[in-house]
Amino acid sequence: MGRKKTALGPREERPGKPARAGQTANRELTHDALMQASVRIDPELRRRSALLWEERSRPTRGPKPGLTPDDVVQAAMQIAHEDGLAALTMHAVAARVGFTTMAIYRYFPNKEALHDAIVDAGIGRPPRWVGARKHWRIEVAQWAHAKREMLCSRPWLAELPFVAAPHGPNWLSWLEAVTDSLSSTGLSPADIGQMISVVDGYTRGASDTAISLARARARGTSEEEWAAAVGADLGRAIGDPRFPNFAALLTAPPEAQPHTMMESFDFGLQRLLDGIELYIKSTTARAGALS
Amino acid sequence: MGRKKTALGPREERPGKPARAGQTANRELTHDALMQASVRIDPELRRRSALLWEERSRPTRGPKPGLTPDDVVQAAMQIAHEDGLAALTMHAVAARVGFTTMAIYRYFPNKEALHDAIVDAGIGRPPRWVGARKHWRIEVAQWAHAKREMLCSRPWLAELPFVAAPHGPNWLSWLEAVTDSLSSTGLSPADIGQMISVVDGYTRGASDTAISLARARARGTSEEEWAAAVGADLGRAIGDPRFPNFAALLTAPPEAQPHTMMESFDFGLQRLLDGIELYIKSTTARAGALS
DNA sequence: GAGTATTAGTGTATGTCATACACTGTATGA
DNA sequence: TCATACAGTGTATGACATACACTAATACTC
Repeated sequence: MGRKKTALGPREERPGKPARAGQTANRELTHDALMQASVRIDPELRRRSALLWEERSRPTRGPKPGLTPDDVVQAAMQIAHEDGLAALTMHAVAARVGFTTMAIYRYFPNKEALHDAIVDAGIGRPPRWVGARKHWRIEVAQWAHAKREMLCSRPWLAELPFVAAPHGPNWLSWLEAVTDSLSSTGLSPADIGQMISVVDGYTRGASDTAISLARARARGTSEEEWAAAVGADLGRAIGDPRFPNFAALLTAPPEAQPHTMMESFDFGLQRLLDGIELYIKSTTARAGALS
Repeated sequence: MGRKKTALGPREERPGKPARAGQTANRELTHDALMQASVRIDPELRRRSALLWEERSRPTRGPKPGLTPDDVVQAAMQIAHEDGLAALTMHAVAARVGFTTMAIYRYFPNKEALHDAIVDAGIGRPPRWVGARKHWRIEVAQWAHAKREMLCSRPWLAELPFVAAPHGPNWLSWLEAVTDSLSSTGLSPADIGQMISVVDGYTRGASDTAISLARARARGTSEEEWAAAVGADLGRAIGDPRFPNFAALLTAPPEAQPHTMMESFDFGLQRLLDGIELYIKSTTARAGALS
């Protein structure tokens, strides 16, 4: 069947602006083309990215630094983890590493740069495949679960605009891992790129509720209390004439035992993988017929 | 086939804590049970929720207020829209409505409450169905596109932790709309609940890149510049031995014309809907066989 | 119709931040 | 030996959120 033409949303994408930017990377990206293109990048963004990617050259002159940038990052992450993102002040970081506030600015030019650094550090590396490689579907599912757990275990990550931040090596390492798994599907590179963003998109979005719970838990709120708060808001639908269908959903007698959030996540993931599998079959079948 | 047992991520959900909170709402939620449960909700959260839901009683004594809460919300949204969330200070809001900073506190007890309010106001209502109702799949796709466009047109929304905020009437109105569309599938209420969170999760997560672009555009960055910055980061994979597969993906010759971001979103959405459709068919087929 | 409680908006003060700038002391290459 | 460039410090500033006390307006009560 290939790609379906399908109904669009009520409002169309702004005309005149071909919003294909997300695919630029898939277009004709050689390193040279990149370097040429990057001439026009905002120097501020270049600098932020460089801080994540480029090895800092230790100057020969002057006193030796008492810290490494990573020391600062670790301290910052611990604060975010233990006391929440709001507690992450330059002073708190400095206090934790035993220096004055301004010393931190020797390692990061401003707080935003520190944020960038803890985002990439917080993302970390995806788990390595152990033992023999498995079917792409198993591997992709494992990847999605691992990413979700990463996000839940570092709920402060999602509070930062981490999608908009410069993408560091750890971010890329996650992309590398799924790409590797999806390479065995036989899909075209363009299709693999699509599948990556589909699975990644689902993973990020479908983790939000769990992240919200994790955040509440980190603040000391019990799971019951969190659920009660969320349930109380949703429950306002009950008896409200504006939300008849949703109210009916809430008041329907429970049929089976409820699922854990992880099970719910996996349920949706399996639907998505079913759909992807279907696409792969139809695509490769057509490719086979043509050859 | 029903729900598949599937491989889990490398780390298990924390044991001893049955993380089924997300389903609480599906369990046995009557209004009474809710009220009873909500006794234990953090009063702060209760208050935030009440501000979104409960009509404010106009006191009889004292001077008449020069504004409505909605005036303040509109002003705040305009600032966020025009100058970004960082420019949204209590002083800026006050200046826009022509009062002093502290006057705003007569309408919202603190900035967080104002955030809650602009989140729900920014979410707005889903588009109403026009004309005859369509197949659930068409309607759900339209809903997802509409939600994505809503998020992209208000990119500051995603900068706020809007999933964790109290859910106001507009939030519920979106849930009501999908619930309505999914009701025609014949799925059980529990399954409909699952499907809602699946589609919603995908929609939110898969919109992130487009939201990031929209945010950049709102800051005056051109689309080309934004794409160049993102591309430059991703392009760092090229030639880096840590990212062989992803680099290969980037450097593969482009086969077809690139897609718009909206097309990419829709492509993934269709895969997801394929998977959901498959599930519906298998479920209803089994139900038919049993009856 | 006078008095009083209650509330809207103001002015000022405070504490928290990020961060600029000038300064001190140190290690190294010339 | 010394000049240079850098690490960390101390102080100052300006942006914010917000507490508190004050003024003025409004409507219920007697």
